[in-house]
Amino acid sequence: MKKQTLFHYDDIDLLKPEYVAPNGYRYYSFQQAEVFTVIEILKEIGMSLSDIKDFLNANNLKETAEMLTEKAEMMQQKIEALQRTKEIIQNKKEQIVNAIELDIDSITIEHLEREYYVLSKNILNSTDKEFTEAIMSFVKYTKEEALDIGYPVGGLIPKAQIEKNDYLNVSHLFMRIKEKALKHPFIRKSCTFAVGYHKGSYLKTYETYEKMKSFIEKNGYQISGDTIEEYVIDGLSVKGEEDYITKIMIQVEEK
Amino acid sequence: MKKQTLFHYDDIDLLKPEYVAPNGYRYYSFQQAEVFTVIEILKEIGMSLSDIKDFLNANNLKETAEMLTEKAEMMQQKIEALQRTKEIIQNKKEQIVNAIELDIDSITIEHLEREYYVLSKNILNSTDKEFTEAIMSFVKYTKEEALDIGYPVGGLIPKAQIEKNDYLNVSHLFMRIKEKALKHPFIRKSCTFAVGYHKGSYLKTYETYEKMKSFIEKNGYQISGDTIEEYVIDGLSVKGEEDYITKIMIQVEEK
DNA sequence: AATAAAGTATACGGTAACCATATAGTCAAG
DNA sequence: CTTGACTATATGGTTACCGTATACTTTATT
Repeated sequence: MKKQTLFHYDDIDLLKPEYVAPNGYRYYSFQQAEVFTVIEILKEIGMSLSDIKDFLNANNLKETAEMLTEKAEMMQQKIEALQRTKEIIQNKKEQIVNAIELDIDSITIEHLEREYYVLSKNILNSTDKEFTEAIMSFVKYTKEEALDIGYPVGGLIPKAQIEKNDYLNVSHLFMRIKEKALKHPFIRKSCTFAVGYHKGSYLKTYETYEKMKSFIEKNGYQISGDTIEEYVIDGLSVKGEEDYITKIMIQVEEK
Repeated sequence: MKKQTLFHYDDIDLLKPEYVAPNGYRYYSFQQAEVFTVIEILKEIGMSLSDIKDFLNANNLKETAEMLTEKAEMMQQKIEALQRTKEIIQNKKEQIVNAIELDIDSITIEHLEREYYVLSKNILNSTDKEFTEAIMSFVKYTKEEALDIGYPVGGLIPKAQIEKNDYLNVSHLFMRIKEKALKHPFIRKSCTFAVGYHKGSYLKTYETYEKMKSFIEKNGYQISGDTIEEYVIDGLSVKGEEDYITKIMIQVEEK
């Protein structure tokens, strides 16, 4: 502990020295060390000093015991929240690590296993206002249901839009989730995709789409379903838009 | 989130709106919601806003990934610390609950099971200065080794002192601990005690000792070992010294 | 078109829980 | 009697905002 901290607690009458000598020197007792420990604990769980003061001044044991029970429950919640947050951090890290090892210019045909998603409202052809509204309610929903565990987020683009070169017209935002997180998740069935990566602003994904389309054609495939865009690297991990990475997965089948 | 918070982040260049309209209105993007989430997470684990700024400005993915790993480890430690703290709180609560149901005036002969303790240095007949020094190193030691799990603390008084009516001359301070917490704990063997409770200042324990001694005599017992005083209720749980409760356990045997 | 209601902005002062620093008094050792 | 290591108070600073006042914009309602 810092001397200053004790001065401060003395000032605000939270913990006063058991004895102050005539020369002004402060003396604290053995029992006060325990009180100090408890103050630190209560601070740790976010109580203000003035609340702690009230707590220490509680005037009957029953009340004190009840408050402690309540605090223990709060702490349990905090532990669980921290645990979740840790997982988010670890998953975000995984995404970044994967991105490091990526060959940005590769385009491949891959068979991807089933995945689970939570989707936003349909925002196809929506106005700015509708779009904003949809994002806000989507973010709110994922927060409330604690669905965000750091898995990728992205957008769904309908087959028709891709065919019309309307690459920015997302129909749904999504967040990948754990299988059991939702009763009725959106399930992306296991199937075949052309997988490519776009580096740079979202506004220029058409460049990568053009390349991928001719790759698909050249290899005897055709587009057979919606496209999934995952925002692998965005403003969170890098500063400039020029370093953003979007993973593009176009559902295909053999001609 | 609060509007003010975003203003603040704008001020300190932590998170600026993606677009500011000519009328000064701020507009944020979908991706910025994610950045905001991460800021909240990093704040949660105690990073300052300026550190978070550095973190978000990290200029390569590897560095970012390493920092995230480090944060996840920090969080794990925090989780474990909170878990321990929760147990302390729960144990302290248990002590208080037990105290509520106590018959303060009862004196009984009880067979107590084996318990484990950590002891301070010997402070028998010590000066104030030695006493203070001993307490400080004891508290420091229990903190460092994380021995404090909210179990009772107290003092040991040698048989000889009790017989000489020298009730305040404690030979060791102790803290009760879990069996496996220490390699070589002080073990109080299972044996018979006269158990009583003293309410009020420590300075007046002699009153209760006198009562207990005559009780022991009257019931055909004699003092056979050291005495254990546990500070069941002290400044932590009640305001005034007059409500302090000390549990006194005098080791006895049948005459 | 005028007005009201609801939103936005800046600006400035305040808050909690200290920390840093300056200045000065106290005390034990040599 | 001095020195070094302590103690004290006082004052200003810090972080991450919050509250409130005042004013401008936009939207809704009359």
